[in-house]
This record gives sequence, C-alpha cells and structure tokens, in this order.
Amino acid sequence: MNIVRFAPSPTGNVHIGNIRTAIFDWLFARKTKGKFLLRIEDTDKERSTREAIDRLLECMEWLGIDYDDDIFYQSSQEDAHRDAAKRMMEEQNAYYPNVENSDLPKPIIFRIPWNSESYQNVRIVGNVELNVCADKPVEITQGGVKFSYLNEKNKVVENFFALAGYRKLRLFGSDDTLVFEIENHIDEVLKDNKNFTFNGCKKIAYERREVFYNDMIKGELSKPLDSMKDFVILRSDGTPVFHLANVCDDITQKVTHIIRGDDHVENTYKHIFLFDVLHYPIPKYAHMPMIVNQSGKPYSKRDGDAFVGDFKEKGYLPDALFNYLSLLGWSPGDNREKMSRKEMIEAFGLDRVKSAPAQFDVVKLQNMNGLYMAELEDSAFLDMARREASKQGWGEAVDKEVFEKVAMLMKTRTKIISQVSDWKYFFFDNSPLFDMSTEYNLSSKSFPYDDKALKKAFKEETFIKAIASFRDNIEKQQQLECPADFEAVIRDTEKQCSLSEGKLNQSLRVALTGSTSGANLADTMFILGRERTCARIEKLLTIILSSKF
RNA sequence: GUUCCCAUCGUCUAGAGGCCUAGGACACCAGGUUUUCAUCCUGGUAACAGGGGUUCGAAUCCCCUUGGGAAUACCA
Repeated sequence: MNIVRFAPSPTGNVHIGNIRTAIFDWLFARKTKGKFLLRIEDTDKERSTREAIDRLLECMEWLGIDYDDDIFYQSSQEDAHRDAAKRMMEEQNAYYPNVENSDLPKPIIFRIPWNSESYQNVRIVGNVELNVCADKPVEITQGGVKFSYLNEKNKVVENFFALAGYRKLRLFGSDDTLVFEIENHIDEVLKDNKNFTFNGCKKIAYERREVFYNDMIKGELSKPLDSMKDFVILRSDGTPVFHLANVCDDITQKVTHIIRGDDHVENTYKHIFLFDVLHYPIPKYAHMPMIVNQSGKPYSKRDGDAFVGDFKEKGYLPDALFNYLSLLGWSPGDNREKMSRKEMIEAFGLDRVKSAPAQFDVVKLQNMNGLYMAELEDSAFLDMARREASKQGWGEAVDKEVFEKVAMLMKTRTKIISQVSDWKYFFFDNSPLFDMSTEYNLSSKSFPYDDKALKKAFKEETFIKAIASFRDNIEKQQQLECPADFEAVIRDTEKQCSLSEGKLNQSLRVALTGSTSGANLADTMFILGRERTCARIEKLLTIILSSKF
C-alpha cells in the first residue's frame, strides 16, 4: 500500500504553496487507495506554536483534506532520532567534528559514505583532473577535501566538499611527482581522525561519482558527490536537525512515496544516504513545481496574501480553491477545468504534473469561485450574502425581503461573495455622482459610473432624448406592479423614439446602475421603483447636459 | 563562487517527431444582447526565449546562449 505524508512545520501560517503540496499528496493517496498521513514537524521549538497547528488543521478541514491515522508529532520522536544518530556513530557513518576547544558539547555529523560502490544510487561518472593553486594548501580531514583552483575566469575558487567525493584521489607536486594517494591512507582519516596538509601541490586527480535517483515528476536527477558536504544531524544540544528527523519519521511511518516541493530536491540526495545507512529502502520521490506570486517570485510565509485562512476569510469557497490549486502544475490532459473531487481523484497522476513553476492568478481563481457559487443552494447563497453585507456594515440597514430578491437576481453573476458590495445601488442612492441627499455615509461608494460605459451608452444624442422620454413615460404610467410593466414601458419608448427593440437597454442600465452588466433590467427597475428610477435618470441627465462626462 | 532545476499566448495549460495554419480556460479588446434571459452570446488580439544541429519533417530530440529559480545552516 502506498503511504504518503504531508509534513508541515508549524512555524507560521500555511500558505497556498504548502497546501497545494498537501492537495497533491492527498489526491495521490486517494487515487491509489493508499494512506495520507499528517506529520507535524515541530522540532524547532523556538518557532513552532500551537496556534499555527490549530490554524493548519482548520485550513485542512475547511478544504476537505482529511488524513488517515492520528496526527504524528515529530517532537514525540526525539529518542528515536537520537538512537538513530547513535547507531550511525557506532557504524562509523557519523562523527564528531575536530574542534580546538574540546570542552564544548559537539554536534554529530553525518558522513557521506566513503564506501558506496555497492550503493544502487551511486555511480562513477569519470575522472577529474584539476590544477590547484600551489600557493594554497590542500587539506584532507574527516570533513572532506579542501583546496583552491583557478576557474575559467581565472578567479581563485576555494573548494571544500565531502571525502566521499574524492575516491582515488591523488596529489601531484610541482614536478609532477605523486605526493599522496588517498586510498592508502583512508583508514587513518576515517578511523584515527588524522589530518593531512600539503603545500605546493600543482594537480589533483580523482574519480568523480554521483548520487542519482528517478524522480516521478522530474525524471532522472543526479548530483556529483564532490559537490556535497557532510552535514550535522544532531545539534550540540542533542536535538535532531531536519534531515535526521524527517528521514527517521518516514521510516517509522513506513512512507513509500515522498511528494513535496521542488525546494527539497537538494535534500533528497542527502536523504538517500540516510535511508541507506539506516537500512531502509529508499522511497519513491516526486518533486512538485513551486507556486510563484503575481510578481513571479516564490511565495514565502511572509506573503500575507498567501495564507490559506485569508481565502476563507475573503469568502472563497473551499471547493473552488481546491480545484484551482490542483490545476497549478497539473491538468487532467483534456480540456476539463471545473472538476469534482471524484473526477480529480480519477484523473490524477504524478506523470501529468509539470516541472515548471506556476504563477498564482487570483482573477482566474475568482472565476473558478464563480462557477462554484452558481451551484450553491439558494438558501446557502443568501446566508453568505447576508453575512457579507453585515460584515461590510450595511446589511442591517436594508429591507430583508428586498435583499433576498436582489440576492436571487445576482446569484449567478457573483464570482466572489465580497461582490455583494456591488449590490448597493439597489438600496442606496448616494454616491459622489448621485448625491440624492439620503443619509448614507458608508465608506465605499454605492455605484460610481463606469466611464467607458457612460460614453458608449450616450454617444448618440438619440439615447439622451430616449431616456428622458422614458422617464416621462414612467412618471405617467399608472400600472407599475410587476417587472413586465416596466418592460412594456421600455418597449413603448423604443417605438416612440424609432429605436429597434432592445436598443435602449444598455443606456438605461448605465443610467440606473452605473454599470453595463447586472441583473435583468426590468427586474432591476421593479426593485428600484418608480421614484428612484425617475430620480436616477433625472440626475444622469443633469450630469450629461452639464457636460460632466 | 559551486551544484542542480526550469522555459508554449499577459496568466494557467494541451502538446510523447507528421494530426499544429499550435487547441482550451481566465484576462483583454470589439460588437451584440426584445423574444424562452443568463455559469450572457458572438467575434478578435495574443505564444513555441534566441542560435545552432539531428531528421524528408522539430514546439517536441541534442548542444550552446540568454533569462528565471532552488540548494549550498547546529532553519524546516
């Protein structure tokens, strides 16, 4: 059975990059009928908080990302981590660093294994010869090989990488004589902790090897061993560092597939050795592309906008966010975009995940959200709208029944619930342009005109005259008891002004709402009523005739 | 500095050597929206980063360049 895990560290707010990783892990687990485990990596006690954990859990629940088994807290595993480090020491896969002042507590450092020709993930790639700077010493210690060489730009580059990167290392003096052969002295370095320093060396030669693995998303990836360093696994205070804890826990939790962000590929090369040394088969790896923000930069926890909870706060629907995020770096391969969980699970596969980073686009998210909004039950939508209007500070001020009517009219064209602020033109007449003297001092405007729409709608004088006639007709009209009555007046006015049917719609809409899109015009007028309809037209005429636009 | 990764419209993407005059979605622009009325409709602009190969044929394979990103911690 496949076992995957989502392993966030609760040191801040979960951002969309994190949660997108969780989504892919979850999708993979559900698709393959495996397990999706949640592990909280709280070993950084300074920065981990209970609050962050609670918020994370809340976000996951909101998005419907359910996990199997109990939550696994990494902090509960410290003994296991220390044991593992101890075992590595015993098996000489780890060591204490050489330091002058030996009274201080020492960390434990993991050694990239010297003897790794039997490792399935290590291979020889060729022989290397480098001209070293003779005026700089070549040092060989437990920690690795240190020397300096001249790069292509003739700059001195200092090199210090793990011992394991230098199998068959040979050092040559200025007269090309062999001064040192590492294979003859390796036990002295490894076991007796002996150091070698050579001055005046001219050339260094060794066999280059590399670690490699097959990434389920990115294909075969590799890294030369002479670009890797030994690394600390247990701090001098006895606490485990990320690499150790992470790998130990994956072993404890029997994780089979590690699906995580791109920023971990480099760690993978280290972890492969750790798994090996701990005698555990290397899991399958899949590294997902990062999500970048509007300016094309990677999201960090500092990006306030990216906190998942904020999307909830702003009124996004969880299914919409989930759906949108799943489409960042993955696609089902056909033209489907809006998909149910079931469809996504069925279509999901790591082989279809891209390896290029994806930019987060709020506008498209909003559109996706609108698709989900339209599917909401009327009552659920109404509840959301009421809450939102209250939150915006005007919900209590309006008639409940009218509000309900408006909500039903606007439901299918609401992309995100905060757009209920656009409905204010149904209720209020005050705005910079529409100063109808009502007491209305809310911070946001009720309905400023769309300038472009205004110009377009009244480009021709006919329309100015026509809406004036319409106002006259409405004032005269006895029967105005349903939207159809308004509709009839619109049609009559069109005839009267020799306009073809429907031609007057746009101008009237702009006059009444300030915008080119909205609910059905007659419905809108019916809700506004005779008085306000006339008053708005009157006001607009004043504006136009005084050439304010 | 070193190592590694990435590159199709503004954005998300389709693309497995010939179905590509490069498809879809969002955004944008232009029109239209009386009827049975909205997840409004119709149309349009817009991309294979550049240069070399390989091949009868390249968005697709190889190399180089450029540009972006990551890692290089006693953070995770």
